[in-house]
Amino acid sequence: MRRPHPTLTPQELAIMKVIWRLGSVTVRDVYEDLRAERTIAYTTVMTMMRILEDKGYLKKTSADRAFVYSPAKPRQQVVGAMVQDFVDRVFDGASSSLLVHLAKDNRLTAKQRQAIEKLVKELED
Amino acid sequence: MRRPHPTLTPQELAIMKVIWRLGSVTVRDVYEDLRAERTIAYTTVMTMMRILEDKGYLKKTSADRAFVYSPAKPRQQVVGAMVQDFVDRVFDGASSSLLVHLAKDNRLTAKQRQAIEKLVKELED
DNA sequence: ATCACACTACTAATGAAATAGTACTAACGC
DNA sequence: GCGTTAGTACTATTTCATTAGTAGTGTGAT
Repeated sequence: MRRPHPTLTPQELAIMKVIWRLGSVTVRDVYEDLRAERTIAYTTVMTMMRILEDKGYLKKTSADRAFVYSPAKPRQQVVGAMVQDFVDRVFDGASSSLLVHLAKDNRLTAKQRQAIEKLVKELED
Repeated sequence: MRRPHPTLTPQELAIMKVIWRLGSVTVRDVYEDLRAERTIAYTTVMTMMRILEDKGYLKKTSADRAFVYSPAKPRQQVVGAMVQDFVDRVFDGASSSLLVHLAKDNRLTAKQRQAIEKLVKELED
């Protein structure tokens, strides 16, 4: 019935972001990093990392005491798939529609927003 | 523990897209529209629309026989929030990082991709 | 008036995502 | 050698998203 998430779920992404930043990590490394932001159990992180391994996002090698995990796919590829999924789902594949919204982001300067708007017009040609 | 979805879930979005397209609708209108694509129960659509009303995305007026639902928030605003959530979650708020990925979308022409890349450089200044 | 039909309200079931506990194992320090 | 600590495997639980069923109500047609 309900389809499993086609890319990374929010929590899976949070964990992958830590790992992409740190490179090769143990469960403990990720656990410590996440705990700086919020409370989470060690075993929760472990479970998530096992799932990520099952899904092919992580590979592990048995080193010394604990397993060492590292990304199995480059960040660009995974995030690119997430962008694609988002554009398809929300904008039916029309990237330019997404740009229109980015142009409204008020964390950008007026100048930057104008540059994006200019680009949108160009893409429509 | 688990946080509810901050914006629209995939199925909620699918329904809102129909309603934004059709304007004011009954449950049946949406049901018929969705059924053209896939099998779904009438009551399923009704439940989703009730949830969307609870969440403040739809308002209903009692007309004739069935309720008539219409969008409570403009499409631009809702989709804009989804974009913001996505950019925050995936790119820590950096819109330009998103642009880099859009520039790789091979549904665009080489010319369009170059234009986006040019914009990315401008944004970084 | 009553039957059929459409709609609603309420409730239920299922599945996935997220969180975490418990029992077991291995290594390290002393 | 043995206890303490860190790690793992397995399992359980909870919540949210999604899907749908059932009973009840009201209206229109005949």
